[in-house]
Amino acid sequence: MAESPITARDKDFATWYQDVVLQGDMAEPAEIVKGCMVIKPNGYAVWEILQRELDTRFKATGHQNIYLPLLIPQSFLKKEAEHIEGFAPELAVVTIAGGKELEEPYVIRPTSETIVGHFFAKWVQSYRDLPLLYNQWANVIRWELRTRMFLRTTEFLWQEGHTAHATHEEAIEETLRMLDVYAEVAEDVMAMPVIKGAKSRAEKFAGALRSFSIEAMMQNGYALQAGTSHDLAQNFGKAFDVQFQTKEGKLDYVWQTSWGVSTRLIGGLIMTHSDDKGLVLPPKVAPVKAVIVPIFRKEEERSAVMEVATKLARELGAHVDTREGQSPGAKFFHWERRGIPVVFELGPRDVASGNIVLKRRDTGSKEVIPQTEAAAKLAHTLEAMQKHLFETAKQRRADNTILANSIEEVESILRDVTAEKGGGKFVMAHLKDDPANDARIKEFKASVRNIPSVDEFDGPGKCILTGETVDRRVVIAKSY
RNA sequence: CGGGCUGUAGCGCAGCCUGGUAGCGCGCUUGCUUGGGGUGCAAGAGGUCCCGGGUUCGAAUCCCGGCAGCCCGACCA
Repeated sequence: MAESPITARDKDFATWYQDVVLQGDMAEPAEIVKGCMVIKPNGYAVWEILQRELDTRFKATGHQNIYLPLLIPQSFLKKEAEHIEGFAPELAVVTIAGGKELEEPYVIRPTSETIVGHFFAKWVQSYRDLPLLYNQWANVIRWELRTRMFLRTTEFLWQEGHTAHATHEEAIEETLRMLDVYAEVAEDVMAMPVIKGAKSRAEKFAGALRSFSIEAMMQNGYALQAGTSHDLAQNFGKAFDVQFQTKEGKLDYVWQTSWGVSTRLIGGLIMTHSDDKGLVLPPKVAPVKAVIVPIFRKEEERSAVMEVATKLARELGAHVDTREGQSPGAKFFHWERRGIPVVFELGPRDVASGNIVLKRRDTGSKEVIPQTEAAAKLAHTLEAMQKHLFETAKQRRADNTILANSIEEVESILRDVTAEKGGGKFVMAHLKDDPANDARIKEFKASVRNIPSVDEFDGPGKCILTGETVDRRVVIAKSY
């Protein structure tokens, strides 16, 4: 290929993104067929790392993994009115099985609150059975009108936590605790800064009392809801009759929560860090952190270089690119496109001098270092890179966040923003949490992303639509 | 469901307007060469030109009808 298929960011952000994800000889994380995604080894390895990071945190907070059925009797979904109303348009339904029409169709799970409700009702009798702290790793199907690789696919992989508690306070605590876990993984592992906050009433999960989200800003200024956590109150408890006897001997319904993140995180990762050369992976999510590219001409050089390369690879935990018939230049490109954080170059000159060349993916800087210091330098570089990627993303978000004090201001900032041109913004404005106000914002093809848990701005102010005093600014942005 | 675009080798595309032997780049195979940022050369393999019909001596090309995919919008993790 004569040139990088990825040219300029401003060419078209959507195209740029697709190029990074799809380009045949580039990162190859995935392909798409009829809205359904095939995740290839490179992409799945990243998912496995995210799974591990999340799962250890779930376990550390007392959760256990379970597995629930893919097919849910349709009647289950109908038990919670708001839930079925919210999900009905995107359900895939199985009406024929075993060659004949079913008396009651199955729904392919779009999420598992209903079947969880059904089983919680069987499993809970007493306050002594509570809390139930479960998590499921699964796939779900949502028949969306438009798919976008990793960000919105018909089928996606996710984890969904489902818990039941004796009191609302405890459930709220759980909801916020898991939101914190998501924010921690997003920021500390993925180097993707997020804003924690409550969804507006108009944007909350169908069936929840309150929903919370972490919102990240992509490189084009669009928002991405990267994780959600819901306070389901007693809505599902009542719909599925999940009752228990309290310490005082009275009957009460359980207070439930649910929370999830999906393979969408991978899309967020790509859209946060990657550049025109391809994928950029923060070290903590890179399946391979360092690669050594050996360089040699003659046979005696080859054996000398390979000997040192093999020894260093063991010390560094690096992969040696031993492929025959590929020039070093071709190999550098190969790993660069795949987002490998550090590539070492090792040739006869280095073997003679006891040095090695270290190149980092994010800044592109190259440095000659003594082989004896390679391990320490690698560890240091990976750490610096992780931090640098996070700071860069955070700075970009700060640069693209604007305070607005009137609806006209909000409109003028958002009006001409499109996904192709880029240039989205987070607009911070005082806005009362009322579906009517959300509707006004929708006119600008934007939405209230969330009401931040932590106010980083100027505290209370007058709602730009109703004039009522609200206690902080909300995030308004175009989103994926 | 609206609007736009595209279906030609594994991938990316040209050819179509103006009908006349199926092409290019990358990738792949073999050999030599090369190697500090996509080595170079040579020889190869690889096709239902989306499908159906029509016009014509002759259709990838023109006409009609299908189908599929992509992008944009409405819906959403």
